[in-house]
Amino acid sequence: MELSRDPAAASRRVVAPTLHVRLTDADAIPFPTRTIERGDALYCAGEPLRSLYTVQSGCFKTVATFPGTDDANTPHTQVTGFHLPNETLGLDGVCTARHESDAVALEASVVRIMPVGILEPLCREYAAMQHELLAIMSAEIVRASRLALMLGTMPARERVAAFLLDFFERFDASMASSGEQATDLLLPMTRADIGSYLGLELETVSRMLSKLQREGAIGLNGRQVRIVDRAILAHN
Amino acid sequence: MELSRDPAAASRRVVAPTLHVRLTDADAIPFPTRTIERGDALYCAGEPLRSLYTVQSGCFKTVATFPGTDDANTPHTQVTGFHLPNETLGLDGVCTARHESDAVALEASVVRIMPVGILEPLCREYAAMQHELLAIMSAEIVRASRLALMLGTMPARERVAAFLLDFFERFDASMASSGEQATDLLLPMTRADIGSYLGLELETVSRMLSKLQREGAIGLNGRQVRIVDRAILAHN
DNA sequence: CGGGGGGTTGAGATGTCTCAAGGGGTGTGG
DNA sequence: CCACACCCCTTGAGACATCTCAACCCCCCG
Repeated sequence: MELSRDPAAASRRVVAPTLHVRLTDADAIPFPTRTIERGDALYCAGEPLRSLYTVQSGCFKTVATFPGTDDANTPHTQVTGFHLPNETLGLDGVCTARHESDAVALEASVVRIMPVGILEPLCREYAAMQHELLAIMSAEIVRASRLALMLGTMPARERVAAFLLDFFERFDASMASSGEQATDLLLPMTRADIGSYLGLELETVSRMLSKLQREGAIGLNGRQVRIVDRAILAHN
Repeated sequence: MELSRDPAAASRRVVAPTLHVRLTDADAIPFPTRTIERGDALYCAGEPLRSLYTVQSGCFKTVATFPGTDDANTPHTQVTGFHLPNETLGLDGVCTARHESDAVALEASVVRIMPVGILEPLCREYAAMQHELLAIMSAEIVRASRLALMLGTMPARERVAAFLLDFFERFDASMASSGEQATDLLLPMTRADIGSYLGLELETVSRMLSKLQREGAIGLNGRQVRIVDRAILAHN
């Protein structure tokens, strides 16, 4: 999710290289698409991995569930990511051939379906595509590591601020329109989703958003958020 | 790093498929090795990515540093992983062609060097190798996500317990000797390393270890740790 | 009109951090 | 061979951030 980095456009590409856009050799492949309604799951944990998905429009959250350390323990659950257009879903399932998390649409969304059975041979044929796929997976590792870093080191206010900066930056990146910077947009997820993602309670998220508003960093109206002062947001 | 799962051997493979062992087609490739002294870095963040490394013996920690959300902020630093024999290092650098973290040897160690310039063509030739590489990268994504999950949802005691279980399990896995279960071993890292990894202060790690000892879950003598009662450790 | 989901805010409980002191080890230089 | 310094670890006590519990609001939908 690529928090805590400046919005330089160049670095953007690191986090969300998309699988088909730069597949110069194989771009014409007619991968099918699928529409997912808000609240529905694109896939669920445990299902066999059939395809990877690139978000075309809309937004998803991925939710991981792990059993407690042992048997009858409280299972832990957490939102592990939000996924905007041009980002790829399903990468965590490659190792076990089963999905490791649920992917749930936060709004009506469209994905491009890339069956793994087709993808691997393709990557063997086209070096650019192979490199692209490896880069995407590597970026996902970095993304997850940064999430861990944030959860391990940042206080609540910083987490929320970093989340907002990251989300806006990624939204900008998902709009092909070069270099635009959105200042005002509607978050597709609840406070509880944000909290789960950031390792905070929803009340804490709400408080921190209110605080950021009081500080003049953002404008707030329910899920409508406007970035007023990036410096204040980023600073500290 | 694959915390919070039972020690079933089958699931083990998910986390540390090794790059060469199962490369049935290309196993004979004479990748060179390199020895790293304790405290020395195998690579540092920002260096161009030349190779991936498989740990042959010893142990490494990877340390990520990120600038604060903004300019002159406190940079955040965290241990993002510990790496035992048969595990692969450097995967996070594939996306940028630069290493994203430092890899530091916790004891004198030997790695197998796999240059990326050789690896990619090889993977295009051998489907098994390609699949293997993808699986390793995917497993790394899962590993990082689980770390994030742990940091986001578990209290200190559980984190430390999960860390110990995971470390012992991985140690067992790194010993080819089938199905052995180590009960007593020497941690190669400091309390501060563990704390950084778990998102805790070193004092908290120390306290939780003492507490686990009082509870009869482990035996403790400095870095020497013995698992006395896995049930207590795992149980909440 | 009633119910439910989402959001905000307050006040007390609590887990972890911070600060501080002290106890081994180990390596080095006198 | 001793003395000292340094690193690592342990433990305590108070500070503080976040969680927990609770009340209330708004809005949408049936």
